[in-house]
Amino acid sequence: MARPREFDMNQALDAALNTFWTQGYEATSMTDLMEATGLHKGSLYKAFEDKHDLFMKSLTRYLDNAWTMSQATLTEAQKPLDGLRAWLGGAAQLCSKQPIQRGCMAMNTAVELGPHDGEIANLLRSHHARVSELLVKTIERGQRAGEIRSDLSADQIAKSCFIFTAGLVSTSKVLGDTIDFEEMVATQLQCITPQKD
Amino acid sequence: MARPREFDMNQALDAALNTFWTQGYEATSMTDLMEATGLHKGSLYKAFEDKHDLFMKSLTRYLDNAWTMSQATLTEAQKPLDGLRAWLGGAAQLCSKQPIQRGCMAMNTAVELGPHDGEIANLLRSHHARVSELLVKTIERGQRAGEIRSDLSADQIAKSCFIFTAGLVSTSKVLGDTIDFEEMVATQLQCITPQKD
DNA sequence: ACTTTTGTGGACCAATCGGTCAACAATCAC
DNA sequence: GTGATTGTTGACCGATTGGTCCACAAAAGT
Repeated sequence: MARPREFDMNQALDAALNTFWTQGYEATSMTDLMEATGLHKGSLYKAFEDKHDLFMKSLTRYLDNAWTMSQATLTEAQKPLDGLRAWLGGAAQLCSKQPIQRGCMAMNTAVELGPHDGEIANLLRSHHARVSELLVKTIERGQRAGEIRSDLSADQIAKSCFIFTAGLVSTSKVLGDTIDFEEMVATQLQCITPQKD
Repeated sequence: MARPREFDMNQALDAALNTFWTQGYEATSMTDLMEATGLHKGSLYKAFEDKHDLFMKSLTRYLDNAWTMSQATLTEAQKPLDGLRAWLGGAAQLCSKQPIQRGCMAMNTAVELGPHDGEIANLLRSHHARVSELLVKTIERGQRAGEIRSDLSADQIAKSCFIFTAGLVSTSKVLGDTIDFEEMVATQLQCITPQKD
């Protein structure tokens, strides 16, 4: 080993991540990434293969973080339905609490690169798989506790919730000011719980 | 007036539209558009201001077509719920019936350009407004007929359905093979109709 | 037939794209 | 200290980007 790198790898990765998140892959140039990270071109290309590799590692970091938070909110709640409510609320916060409407990096990437980039599609698919598993388990617990309706399979409800959040973060990029996302979460919850009347 | 243009305007617009639809705005180059339309650079720039203008006109064409079809399916059905089912089914077809997963051009554009392009965001917002109006009216009729649950407002259910389709077409770009979209439509319908048990 | 007007074809442009490379700097093992 | 190794810097590269321009073609008005 010789000269150690002067910058913090994760810090640079976060800077790149945020740029990709707000601008997308194609719209982000290496110059943008140099400015964001504060690094020069050579350093970037020493640390990462190319732009695509840098994006993959940024996305992986994003997904791992999202996964950790999802697991925490879905697992740590007392009641399953509370966990689910918190999880949906997290998606809603992604839509309204940001200064600029950047949505969710995973969905942004799915829409922009999904059909044309196999590697990235695989990354997103396996993320979806692990989150789905978490959702299904939570919903099954909720069904056993009678908090969640049982005339639909846990799998169906999990997909419904996932698609709901996907729709939320996507529409927020244009309808951010128009839609009350917290209210929409309440609506979704009402749809998957047993009806009163 | 003098020499008439040799190509059909709408035909060229459709070619451009399809290219933008499958590749997105940034990823589509003028060279791509030349190949798709079969026109040379000069002709394109005589007929349209620039790439952005060509995109705007393509998107407008797409939205107008989508609007016409939405109006037809939601209005022409005997029962409101049938119309809604057909409308949701249309979104599902957009996800599975295509050779390549290109989703919905409106949502693709919302995600890619929404936060950074005011003109296009306005186009999408007014489209959403007119479709929403249609949805709300249909759902109100469905509620009066007892086909659709009434413990949620028609506005909430309309938003729920819109967000659902947004989620469908977005997730389809990565999960096209994994998810049964027709089944998801059935699930969504079950969520917005009165529960049996 | 001739002028006017507009469409077509393709050469051409500066700017930017992602990416390379070599000189230099700094730290390790010894 | 010295040599080996690796990070940093910025000049540089060919290719491609969106866009312009002009010679030429073709139809309309007279």
